[in-house]
Amino acid sequence: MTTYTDRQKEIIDVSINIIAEKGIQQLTIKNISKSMKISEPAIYRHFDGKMEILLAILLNFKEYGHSISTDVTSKKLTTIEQLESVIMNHIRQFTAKPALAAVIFSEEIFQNDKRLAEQVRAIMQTNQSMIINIIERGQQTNEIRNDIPAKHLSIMVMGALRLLVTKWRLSQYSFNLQQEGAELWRSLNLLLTA
Amino acid sequence: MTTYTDRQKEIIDVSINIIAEKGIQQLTIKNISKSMKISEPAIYRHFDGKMEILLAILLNFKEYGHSISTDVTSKKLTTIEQLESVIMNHIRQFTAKPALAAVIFSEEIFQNDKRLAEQVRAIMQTNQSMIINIIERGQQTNEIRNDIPAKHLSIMVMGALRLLVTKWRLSQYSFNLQQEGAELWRSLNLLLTA
Amino acid sequence: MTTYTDRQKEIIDVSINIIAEKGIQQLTIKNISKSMKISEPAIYRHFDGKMEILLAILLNFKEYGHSISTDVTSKKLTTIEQLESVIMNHIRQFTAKPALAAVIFSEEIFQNDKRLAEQVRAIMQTNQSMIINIIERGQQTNEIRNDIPAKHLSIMVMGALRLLVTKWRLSQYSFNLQQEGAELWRSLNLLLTA
Amino acid sequence: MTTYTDRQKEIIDVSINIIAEKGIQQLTIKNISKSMKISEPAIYRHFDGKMEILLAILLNFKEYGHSISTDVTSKKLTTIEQLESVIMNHIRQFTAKPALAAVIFSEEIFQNDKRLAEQVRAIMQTNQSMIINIIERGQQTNEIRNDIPAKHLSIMVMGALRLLVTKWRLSQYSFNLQQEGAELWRSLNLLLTA
DNA sequence: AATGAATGAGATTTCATTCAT
DNA sequence: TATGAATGAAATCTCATTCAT
Repeated sequence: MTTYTDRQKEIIDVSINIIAEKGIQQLTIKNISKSMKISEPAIYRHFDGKMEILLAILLNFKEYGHSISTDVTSKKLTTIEQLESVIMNHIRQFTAKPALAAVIFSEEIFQNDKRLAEQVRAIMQTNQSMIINIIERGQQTNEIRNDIPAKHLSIMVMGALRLLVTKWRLSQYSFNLQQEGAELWRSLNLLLTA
Repeated sequence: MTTYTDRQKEIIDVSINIIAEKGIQQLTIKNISKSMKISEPAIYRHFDGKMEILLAILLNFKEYGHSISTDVTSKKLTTIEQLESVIMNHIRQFTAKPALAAVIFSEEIFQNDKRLAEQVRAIMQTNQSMIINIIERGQQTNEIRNDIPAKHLSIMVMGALRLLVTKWRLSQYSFNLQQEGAELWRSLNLLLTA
Repeated sequence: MTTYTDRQKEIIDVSINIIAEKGIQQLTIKNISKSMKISEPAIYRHFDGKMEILLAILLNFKEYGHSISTDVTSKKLTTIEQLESVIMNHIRQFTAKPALAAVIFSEEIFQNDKRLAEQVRAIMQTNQSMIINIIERGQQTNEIRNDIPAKHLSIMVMGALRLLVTKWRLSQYSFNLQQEGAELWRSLNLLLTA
Repeated sequence: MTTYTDRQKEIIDVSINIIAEKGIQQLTIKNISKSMKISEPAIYRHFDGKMEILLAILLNFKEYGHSISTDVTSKKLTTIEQLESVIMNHIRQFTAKPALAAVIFSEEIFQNDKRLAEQVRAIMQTNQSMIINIIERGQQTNEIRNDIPAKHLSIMVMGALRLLVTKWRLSQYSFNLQQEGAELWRSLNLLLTA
């Protein structure tokens, strides 16, 4: 479990915001330092280089996903409730910090570099495993329909969530994600339990 | 309907390939010209600048999406068959030209610039309208279940497709997209008609 | 006496206009050809290169100055009338074709190149000689005051004219040059004959 | 009152020299940096871009003109002595730093850009106002002849000075400006007081 | 921990010019 | 006489990074 200094956390945060607002191409050391009102060389006190910052952003997401996962499965909930919790947790996070949405579902951003791409793949894998796991348990207890493989159901659930968030972002956050998310979940619920 | 010269088409094609293989950041005039074995200034004979190339890539997608759409709706098919056709057409295209997949679902790439972002939004809107339209007609004829809004069903269908393709790409095309796509469609079919 | 084809004259004319409107830095082969609605290589049919065009512009001025000179001295006029004629002729020309004013008094434009700079110097020398010559004859006939060297009087007359035209141009031709020129000449006349 | 760092002053100085020696077209970032024996990007530490350098050159002239003006009018001098002082001051400056002459009277150089052109116009306006002001006071005290408008006298004085300096420069500084300037002033003096 | 100054590499773009047709 | 395509050279500017302080 990597821990970061306050300054490092600040850099990660500022970087996510820059990516969200202006795109990856504008994530430059100059822009980071300008946002933080410090000089450019100062950044190198805290990270060895730009790549390390990007890696830190990804590790940040990894641990955040992990925390949601353990949080959910520790409680005594039905599998449907667990799914709902995971999805609505995510949506709450995005609403609170839209910048997150711009980065977390934009794997393309990190395809530049082997190490980053591998991290991205790992994170996605982890998230999907968690969802599949919940769904499979639901299918065992007949809470969730059995006629469709858990893998496909997870693709639909995650895919729908991702697309909703992407549309929200591309629309420049012009609709109420929390509300639309809740409605989408209701529909997903219907599908899963039919 | 914009038409392009052969050289322009070549530039668009090469650019899509570069984005797919090395990411947007490597889409430089130098890399394009290197791929085409011409000099950098030569590119400017054919496009006014990099922005115009990116716009051309997007317009390319727009017309390609449009052609699939008109193609499908002109034939006498059930709405389910129409959906299947749209989805499997897309998947066939991606299989034939994986570079396409890397760009077409990566809206983030174009968020850099106002004009590009607007194009992306428009394309997405068009595609979604087409899907919703088919689903709504299916609901009217009771081919497709009525208890879930067409909008949500379209998000699930498109979202699932997008996510499958993204995973395929992140896995470096390590599975058979055509086959997995067909299986996913079978599951989607079950959901829609239940 | 160099003669130019119609196409060459057109190129010279268009070039003078470009310099006047957008400055020397915008006098590019591309801009010339765009103004003439022909292709860039077509220019090279008519001139060996950009330098030759600039030289032609200067030679144009040379002959134009020469023609004014011979025109004036051939007529039977007092020296004061000759000076007036020269000055008002110039001013009429500038009013008719403001672009001329932007180039003819802007020697700096041509300092780039040895050959051009030499031409500029020669033209200036010729013009000054003509004025000095008229003034000296006026001093011999006591039409023009004798207490000041002809050289200095010529500098004042030409200097004042140049400055007036420069101000007219910098003001974006916002005053009536013809009228202000006539008034200035009246004052010059007073000074010369006092 | 803008103040510049030493490095900025150095850049301004070097730039004026380049313009004087090789013309505006050779005022490139590369040439500036070469003259200063630093790298090209280093220039951008000190100025945001080439335009800012050109603006700084102009502001430099503005304040320099202002300083001459206040310097002169503060002393107890007749108006003729004031004019002499202004003119000879300018000439001394040019003799000491010929590069200045190449830029200060070459408004054409800056016509490229709106902002620069406006600065040039303002500077010229200021200088002329100062001269007219002195002359008008001279006319009120009958030191300077009253039969010619101050505006015209100022055009003659400034025009003559400008033309002399221009000739000096075009002749590659081949005559003694200080001496010829003093002689020209004597003639101007005669004209003004006649 | 932070900064001012600097740099090598490289990006986009413009320019004058050439060549095959 | 004209053009479409191309190019070497060079201009402006950005970027990640280093170093002395």
